[in-house]
Amino acid sequence: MTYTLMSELFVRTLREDPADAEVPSHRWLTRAGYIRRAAPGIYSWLPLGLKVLAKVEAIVREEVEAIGAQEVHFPALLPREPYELTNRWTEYGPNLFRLKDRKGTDMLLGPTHEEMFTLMVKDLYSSYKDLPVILYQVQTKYRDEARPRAGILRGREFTMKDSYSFDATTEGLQVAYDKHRVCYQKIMERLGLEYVIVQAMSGAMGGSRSEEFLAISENGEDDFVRSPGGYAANVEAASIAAPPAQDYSQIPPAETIATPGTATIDLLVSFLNTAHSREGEPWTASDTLKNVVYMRVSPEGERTPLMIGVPGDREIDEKRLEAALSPDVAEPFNDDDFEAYPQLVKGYIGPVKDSTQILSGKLEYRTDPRVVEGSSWITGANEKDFHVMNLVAGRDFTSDGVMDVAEIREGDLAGDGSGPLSIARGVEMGHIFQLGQKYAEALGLQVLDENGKLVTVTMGSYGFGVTRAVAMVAEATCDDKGLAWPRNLAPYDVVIIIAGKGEELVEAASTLAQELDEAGLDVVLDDRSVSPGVKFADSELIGFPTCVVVGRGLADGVVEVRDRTAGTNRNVEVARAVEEILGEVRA
RNA sequence: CGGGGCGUAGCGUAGUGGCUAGCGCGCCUGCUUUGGGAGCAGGAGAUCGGAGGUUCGAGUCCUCUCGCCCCGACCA
Repeated sequence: MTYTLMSELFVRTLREDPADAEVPSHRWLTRAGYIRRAAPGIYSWLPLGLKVLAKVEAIVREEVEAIGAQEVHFPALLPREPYELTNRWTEYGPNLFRLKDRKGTDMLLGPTHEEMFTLMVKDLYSSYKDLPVILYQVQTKYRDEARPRAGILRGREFTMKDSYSFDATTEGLQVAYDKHRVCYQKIMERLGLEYVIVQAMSGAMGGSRSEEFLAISENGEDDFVRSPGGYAANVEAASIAAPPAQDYSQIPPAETIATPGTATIDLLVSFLNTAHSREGEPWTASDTLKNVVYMRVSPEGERTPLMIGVPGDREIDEKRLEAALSPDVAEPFNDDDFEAYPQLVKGYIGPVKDSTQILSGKLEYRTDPRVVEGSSWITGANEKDFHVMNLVAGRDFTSDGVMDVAEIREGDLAGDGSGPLSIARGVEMGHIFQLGQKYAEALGLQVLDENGKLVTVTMGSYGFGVTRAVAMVAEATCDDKGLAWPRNLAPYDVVIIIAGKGEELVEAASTLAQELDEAGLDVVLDDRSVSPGVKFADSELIGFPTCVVVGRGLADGVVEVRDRTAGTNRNVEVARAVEEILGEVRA
């Protein structure tokens, strides 16, 4: 080991922003010479970038090893069969990179490796005594995203740490899951990323437990909500609070009223305020109940109508709906469907006709959490140009249960009573997932239990985006001059700049570089024969955490020590420089 | 896949149908310069994304095509 000469380092910084880089991480990593685009969503790593990547990998490895995971390594180039057995060869669709070998055999580039891990454990283990076991790899993953974006933040090729737990019992799975949860918290802390753990799937549908670790960032692509009381969830998985049941003893009976030409909520509300104006406060869209119909389609292709009632001022959030229905999907209710269900009159759909519930049993009717017992609504009468007033939930109609799929707004109350929600954006850094037995079943991973009976192994999968972490740290720490790495992730600990002419400067700087190197630091000596301004600018752009300037101060026996992140600088006696710098770096 | 933008030297860009496609950065040679992206002089580097068409003449106009970026759809 010896120190690196800047004049020999394989890097070229760019003085101007690359035209195709929008987000800060992409822009700075390109300008500072860490990465180069090879193809859309596919990047080459230069020496500086590779060093940072390796440091992130090292942290991830340390923390994962600390919970007892053992590293293995699978190919990125995989055969088709295992993915055929779990149906993912089909399910993954166009997101899978597929190719054929010379014999015409189907191959793929692994988007994720559940199958391979499962088969590996099946190959080696056959007793409950072998379990639990946690295996992991750090691997290049391939996903042919429809739209790669934001440079390294969402690429088609990326490095991911993925681990998998194998247990004979669900209790065991829970232990492995909790271990990873703590492990990922430690990793996020060591990376210095501000993060939030969010519920990733709706528990209402009985989905497996799954949480995402989101690095909070304006440039994120995942919306999440959080409350002052600590609730946090993906928008898809978030639940909002139901107001308390209301006393409806004073509400008059439901009444059908003529509302000509009011097929939209807006038209209805302005009609009401003209023809049925209310003392005190005008009618608003939130007084109406909007009923939206879909065709619910099961994986087997079975189509059944689904009607969802939400307050008229809310839209249904398609993503939330999709998450709530999964694995079923919702299709729009088309004209043929309306013909098949003449009870439903487009623009005037409601849960009742003539104050009598007619839809029960004919279609599934779900309501928003705000439609509580005793709440009173104006809604469609299932007859063109007619609506019903004073229709009280629980008195005049019932639903087949709550479906919380309306759009979420800032200030909505969290479902767990922890207060008003705020909406923010994040980048998914890690995802921990209780898989259960899906893959073990599909691939026949069973072990004998203590009674000699075959039991299917229970699995968890835990992914962490390594390349993405590099981008996120860059993003979180950069400023208007460039990158500013935290010390534990920087490609080098120190850059020494020779600022000025003279053999004595070169000599002093070289000696210092040598001594710091021998003390165990990674050192770059900027020996280039360019003007000092270039060296300062480059050192700030590249983001060396500490910069030592050997220049005019040398005549007085001092060098200048700069801290990139803090933006501070101070003079240090040459004789004490090594000690001082070591202290700073190791602080 | 829908919407928008853009393809001119390694990077960033200018370029009303008309002379040899211009500029900045970077690169090479020489001299000077050395604490905030130096100066002077000389130089290399572009089949203007591709194909076809219109025209005496196309980077510029027309048609087709390929590619890239952004927003959305999509996305363990």
